[in-house]
Amino acid sequence: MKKGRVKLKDIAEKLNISTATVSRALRNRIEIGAEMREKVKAVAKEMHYQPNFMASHLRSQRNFAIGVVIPKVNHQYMASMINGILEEATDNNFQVIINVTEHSYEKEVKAIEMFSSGIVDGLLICVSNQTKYISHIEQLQQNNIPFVFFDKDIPKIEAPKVVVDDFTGAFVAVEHLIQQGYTNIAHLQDNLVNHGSQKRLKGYFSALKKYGIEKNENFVMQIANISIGEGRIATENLLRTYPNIDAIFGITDELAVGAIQAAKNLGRKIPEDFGVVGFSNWQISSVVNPTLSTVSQPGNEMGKIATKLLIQRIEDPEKYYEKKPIKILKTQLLVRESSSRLKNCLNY
Amino acid sequence: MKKGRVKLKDIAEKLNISTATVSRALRNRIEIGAEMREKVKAVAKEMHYQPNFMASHLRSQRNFAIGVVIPKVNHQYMASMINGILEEATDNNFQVIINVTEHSYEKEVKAIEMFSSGIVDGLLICVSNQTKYISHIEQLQQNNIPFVFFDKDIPKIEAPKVVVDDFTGAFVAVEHLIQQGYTNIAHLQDNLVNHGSQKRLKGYFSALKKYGIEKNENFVMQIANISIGEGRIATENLLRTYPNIDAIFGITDELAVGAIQAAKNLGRKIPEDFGVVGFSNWQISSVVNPTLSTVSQPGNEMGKIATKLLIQRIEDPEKYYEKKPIKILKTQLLVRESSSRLKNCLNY
DNA sequence: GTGAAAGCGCTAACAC
DNA sequence: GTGTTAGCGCTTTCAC
Repeated sequence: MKKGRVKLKDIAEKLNISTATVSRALRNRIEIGAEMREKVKAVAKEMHYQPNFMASHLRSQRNFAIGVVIPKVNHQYMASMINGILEEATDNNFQVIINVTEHSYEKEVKAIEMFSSGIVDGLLICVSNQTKYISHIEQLQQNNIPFVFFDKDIPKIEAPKVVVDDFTGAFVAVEHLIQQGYTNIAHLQDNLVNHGSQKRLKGYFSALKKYGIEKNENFVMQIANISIGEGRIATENLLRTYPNIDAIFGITDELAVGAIQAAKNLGRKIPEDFGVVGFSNWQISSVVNPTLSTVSQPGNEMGKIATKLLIQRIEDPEKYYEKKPIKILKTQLLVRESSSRLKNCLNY
Repeated sequence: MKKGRVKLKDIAEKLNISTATVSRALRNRIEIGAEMREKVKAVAKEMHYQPNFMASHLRSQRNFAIGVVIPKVNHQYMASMINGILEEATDNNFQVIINVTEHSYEKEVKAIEMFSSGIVDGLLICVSNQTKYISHIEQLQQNNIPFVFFDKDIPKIEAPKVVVDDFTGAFVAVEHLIQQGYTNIAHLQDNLVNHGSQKRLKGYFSALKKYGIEKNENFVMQIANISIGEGRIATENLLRTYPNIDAIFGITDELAVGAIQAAKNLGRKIPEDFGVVGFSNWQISSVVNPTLSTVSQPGNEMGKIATKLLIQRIEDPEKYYEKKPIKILKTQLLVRESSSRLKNCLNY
C-alpha cells in the first residue's frame, strides 16, 4: 500500500503471465502446474511480496481473522484466556487481533465499531464493568457479525457465552471460610454492574444462609475502582466500624490482597484471627504474605472453547444460527495460608 | 461484507443521490451543505450503516491505525506502556491493534507479516527475547512501512527507538546494594539475547568495578524461562554453592521475588543478611514480603513517545525518512524493604 | 492450465 | 454542490 509495495501485477509482469495465474499459484490452486507454481513462489519471495489483506479480503469476503475485545490484560487469568484463544485460533489458521478497552465504555464501543467494519470474521467479547448499555452489541447482531461472549455475561443478550460458575465459585469460597470457623464474613465487591459480580454476591449470601448466618448488608462494600490500595482502605474502614468482622471474601485478588494488608496493619493475625479469600488466582496471590487463598478459573480452557464456538459459526453461519449455547465452566478453590485456620486444609 | 450489510449504495438509492455525495456527507466534507449532510447522516444511522474499512482504506491508502507487537502483557510496566500508546494514539484519532507474541519468534514473524499487509499505517515493535534473526524487520524497511522500536532495542537495525537506560538503571541498583554494605552480589539474568539485558549486565559489572569488587563470572546465572520459581531455584543453587553471596540483583522482578523466597527458605534475614533488588516495578514487588526494591521504568512516557514518533513518520514519511532518533529514558531506583539495610534509605 | 474481464465497497479526480 | 467515472489490489467467473 505504501509506494513501492510489490503487488501481484509486478510478479506477473516479471514472468510474463497474468495476475490471475500468479494469484492462483500463490494460493496453491490445483489448476496450476507444480513447475509454474514453484517459479511464481520463488519470484514472489525474491521480490518480498506481501499480499494485501485489504484487497484480498474485500474481494473474497473472508478474513481468517477474529477480533478480541477485552477490558484489561493484567493478571494470570486474563493472560491464560488469551493464550487459549491464540492456541485455538492458530490451530485453525485464524489470526487474532486484540483490542483492550481499559474498562471504558466508549473504548469498547469504538473497538466493536472498528471490528464491525469488515476487518475480522467474528468477535470474542468480554465486556467491561462499565458496560450498562448494549446497543453496540445489538448492532453486531443486526449486521450478522458472529460473536461469542466470554468471561463476562450480559443476560439480556441472547448469544453464545462461555463463563465460569461465579455463583458456585463464591459459594464454595465463603463456605470454606465458614468451615474454617470464621463467622463474620464481609465481602468486597466491584460496582456490581456486571452480571458475574451479582452472581458472586448471591453465592456469598447463599453460603451464609446455608449455615444460618444472618446477612448484614453493611458487610458488603462496593468499590468503584478496584486496586490493592482501595481494598486496603475499604477493609480498614470496615474493621474500624465493625471490629467483629473476622474474614473477607474479595471479588478479586487485588481487593483480597488489600484486605490482607489492612488486617496486618491493624494487628490481626492471619489466618488465626482473620481469614481472607480472593478470586481469580492472580500472580500476586501466591507472592503475598501470607499467601492468598483464591478461586481459580480455567482461563485457557475458556479461551479455547470460546474460540472454537466462534469459528464454528464463522464457518457455517446457517447451521449455528439458532444455537446459542451457554457453557459454564467450573472453578477450583485453592486453599493457601490466608484462610487455613484448621490443620491440613492447604491444598495448594 | 456479510450478506445484507448496508453500504453506501443503499443509502444513496434511498435518498436518490450518488454514492459520492453520501461518502462526502458522512465524512463532513465542506462541499456538502449542512442540510444534506444531516439528512444523509440520519439515514445512515437509521440503517445502521458501518463503513467498510477494507474498501475505504484500500482506496484511500490510509488506515488511521497502528499495530503494536509485544511479547507479553504481564506486568505493570508493560500495561503502562500500552496505556501510553493508547492515550497518544487516541489523541491523534488512531486505532490501535495489539498482537501478543508470547515471546515466540514464529509468532512475532507472523504478527509482523500480518500487519505488513496493509491493515495498519505503521508499527510499534517490542521484540521478543527469542528474536535472534532480523530479516522480518528488514522486510518492513524494504516495504516502506514505518515502525518504531520500543522497550527492546536491536542495535543492528537503524530505526527510531525508545528505550530506557538499562546500563545506568542496573549500575545504580548494584551501587545501591554496595552502599548498603553488601559485597558478594550475584546477578540473575535472562538468556542474554536481548541488547537491554546485555547492557544491564554491563551496568552490574561496572558498578562492581567502580567499588573495587572483583567480578566473579560464576555469580551471573542465565535463566532461559523466567519465572518466580526459576528465580527461586537458581538462587537456592547459587547460595548452596556460594554461601558467601549476600545479595542478588535480578534482571526482572519475577527473578528477584524468587530470590527473596529462596533466601527466606534458607534462613537468611532480609535485608539484614541478604539484599535483593529487581527491575521494572511489577505489581508483585510491592506485595511480596519483604517488599522488593526495584528499578522502575517510565512505561507510560515510553508508550507515548514511541507512538508520537510513529505517527509523525506516518503523517510525513519524507520529512522523517532520514531521522532515526534514539530516545533513552531515565529509570528510577525505588528502595523498599528488601535492600534497606541502613536507616532512612527507604524512598518508596 | 491460462488469460481477460468484471467487481468487492469505497474515494478522488474531474466534470458541470 | 453534486454526479460521473475510474480504480485501489485482489479473486473469480467465464472463455479458450
